[in-house]
Amino acid sequence: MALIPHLKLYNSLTRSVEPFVPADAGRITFYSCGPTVYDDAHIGNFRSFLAADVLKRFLQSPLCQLEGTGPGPRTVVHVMNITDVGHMTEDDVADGGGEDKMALAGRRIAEAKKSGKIPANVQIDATDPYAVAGFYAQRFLEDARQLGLLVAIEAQKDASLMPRASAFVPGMVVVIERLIARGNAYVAGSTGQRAVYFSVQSFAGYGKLSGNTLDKLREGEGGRVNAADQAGKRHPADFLLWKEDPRHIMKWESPWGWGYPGWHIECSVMSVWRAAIGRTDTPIGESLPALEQAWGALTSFTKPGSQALIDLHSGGEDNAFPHHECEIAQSCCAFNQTPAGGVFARSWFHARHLFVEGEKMSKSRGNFFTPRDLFAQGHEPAALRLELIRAHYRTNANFTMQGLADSARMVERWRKIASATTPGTTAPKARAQDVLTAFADAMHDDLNVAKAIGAVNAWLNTIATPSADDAEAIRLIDQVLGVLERPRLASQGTELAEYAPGTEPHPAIEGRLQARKAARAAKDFKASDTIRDELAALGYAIKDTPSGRVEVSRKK
RNA sequence: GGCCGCGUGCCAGAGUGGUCUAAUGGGGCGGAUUGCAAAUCCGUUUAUCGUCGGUUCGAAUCCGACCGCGGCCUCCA
Repeated sequence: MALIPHLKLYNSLTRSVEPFVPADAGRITFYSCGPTVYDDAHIGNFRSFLAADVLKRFLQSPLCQLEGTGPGPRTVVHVMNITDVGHMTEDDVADGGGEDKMALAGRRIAEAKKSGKIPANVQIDATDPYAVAGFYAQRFLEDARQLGLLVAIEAQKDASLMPRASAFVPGMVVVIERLIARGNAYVAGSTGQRAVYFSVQSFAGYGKLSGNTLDKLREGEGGRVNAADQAGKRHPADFLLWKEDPRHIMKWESPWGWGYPGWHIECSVMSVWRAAIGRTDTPIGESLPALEQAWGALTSFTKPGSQALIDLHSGGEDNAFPHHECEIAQSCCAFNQTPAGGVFARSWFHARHLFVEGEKMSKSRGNFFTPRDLFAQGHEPAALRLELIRAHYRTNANFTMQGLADSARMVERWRKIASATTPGTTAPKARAQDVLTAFADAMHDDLNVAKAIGAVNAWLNTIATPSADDAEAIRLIDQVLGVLERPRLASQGTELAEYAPGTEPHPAIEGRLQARKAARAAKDFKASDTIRDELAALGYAIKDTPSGRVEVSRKK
């Protein structure tokens, strides 16, 4: 195996795998485009969040080496936004208007309560967009923590790591004003229906990330661009920074009247505020006044030349255009001394989309899973995490129930090693060192998690009795993979049986188990097997244990 | 129409010029164990790498054409 001495990552900006070299290896700045909280995040969303999480973990691991610097320690300032501003919903009015997504989500919540999908005791005002966003944001954080998303766990202590767009609108206004002052944005329309647009022609680098340079963008193709909305623009690709709309469900005050921000600007503001400028002493909480200092910093912060503002920026592959392209334009024009040639982030990290059972995931196909659905069925968070990270982040991985089961078994196997306490000897120490090297080599190679896992399993096959050294090695590995540290779902026990997650004690089951116990005691195996078949028909699998109690789980 | 990516066994998924006669996990098969199962453990099995052509001493790996799938160009992880 070729020795790869430092981390190389695929950079979407340059379309090549290159050494990852942060501006300051002691403090790496990383921004991830987070969820829009108008619905529960699905496993596809989590796959890309988790890919970013593995990257963050590896950067912080002692196993990771970066070109030109020592082994660490390194801190990764990882920021992930929560988009709780509704924005538009209709395709044909992509720059504004349409039904607010939060309003739509509110209606959906009302329907879900009616149909019993959401417990009726959940107190939530479906007509209040902030309440709706808060509801889904909370659920997102729960799922994220279950899956070991470090940024969500860290945000419990420092909420500024997961800023919410709705709290940053004044900051966005500051940045939009800056863009207007620097000649990169302009106000169109008359009072009452003003709009502020970013002028794509004012930024020479537009199109560098996606390849969609201005000469290649098609104008108004397919009748999707609303002529009225286009009228005020200087160039068809100019995008919205602010839309005046005093009647919109979510609105804020601005120099351009009451309205709402465009959907690209929040990421420029929050990433620079938290990662590039650094934290303020006031973690963001509920109170807006505490943030005023930060708005001040946004007014004056300037990066020399065309230097990158942050080290890393991640998102799903669909984010590359237009979202990230627009972020680059806005951020460089607002904060770089010389915007032309600016790239915003040194390296752009995009995860490809997840497929489900070989098909594109979509609600209409009914193959749309959320982590909480799967947890409710008894699937362990550790298994789901492993299943979502085990394929290379730049392939269209295929999520299958079979794969999830595979992952669950792998987790169990690894757990045995991790819990070993037998004292180590020279041999295990060398053996453990070998796997750490192989694991690190694979991870250095553009986060080849599949290969890294292969190395771990091959190593496992050589272990007859795991030692404490082996346990230590797998713990170090798991700091990167984040699988074994996941808490297990709770099972419920009765006198007769242990009910696995996803099942619960029920008189009908208990009765059958009691009858089966009696039959077995009488050595009437025919009767006991019949009962097992009955339970199987009901969807339960049972397993006898040495203690005499029966493990009940969902039939696979 | 433009730009971009992918196509490896029954499944998932590594491998991007030479022990690849293709890693690893699952499945299958055989055995241990079990009243029987399940789980676990041990052993074993399965691919010539979408198709065709080219480059090379040598290709899954590079080049070309074709077929198939997908992404972006429009909200979307």
